[in-house]
Amino acid sequence: MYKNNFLYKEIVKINNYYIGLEFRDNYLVRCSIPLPKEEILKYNFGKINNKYTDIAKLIYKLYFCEIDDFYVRKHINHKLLVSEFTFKVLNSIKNIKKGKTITYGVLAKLLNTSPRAVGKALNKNPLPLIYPCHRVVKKNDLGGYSFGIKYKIELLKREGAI
DNA sequence: AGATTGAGCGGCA
DNA sequence: TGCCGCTCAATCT
Repeated sequence: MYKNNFLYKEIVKINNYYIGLEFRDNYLVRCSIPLPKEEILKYNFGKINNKYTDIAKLIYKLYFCEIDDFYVRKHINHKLLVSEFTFKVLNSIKNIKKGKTITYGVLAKLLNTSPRAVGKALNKNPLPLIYPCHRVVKKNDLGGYSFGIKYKIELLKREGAI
């Protein structure tokens, strides 16, 4: 059976921030947080094209805490192309509300796994912000963030969690 | 198929 | 504080 696997990648520029988008068959399957130009180039999102500005704008607003992730998950046609385990982890963090956090350890217990396995899954979250992995923190610290810890700190501050 | 590696954690000095 | 051992999915070799 032939599988029509359209791949489309682009970078959208909004107010000096650059947002990477990757689509497969019209589903958003990977994105970046809004980043400066030097940083977005590291993540292999292709070239600046500004085709899906509407979707990028939602991610932009999400980053600046103007809308919430529940709304965005409902309005962006997306798909999590990840392993079964990673899916389980990402699916469970949908319930963490803005302004709240959970630790890797507590989440691991809920899912009957280990904290490091949870961190590993979150590290490869293909849809950051939309699946709010920044709300999962280390017990006595903040833990890591794949785009850099400074972004996690910014986000949690803006959300009022720290 | 076995070894190593983490966005971690609890215990013990 | 600092180190050590445990953990387990993912990623090497």
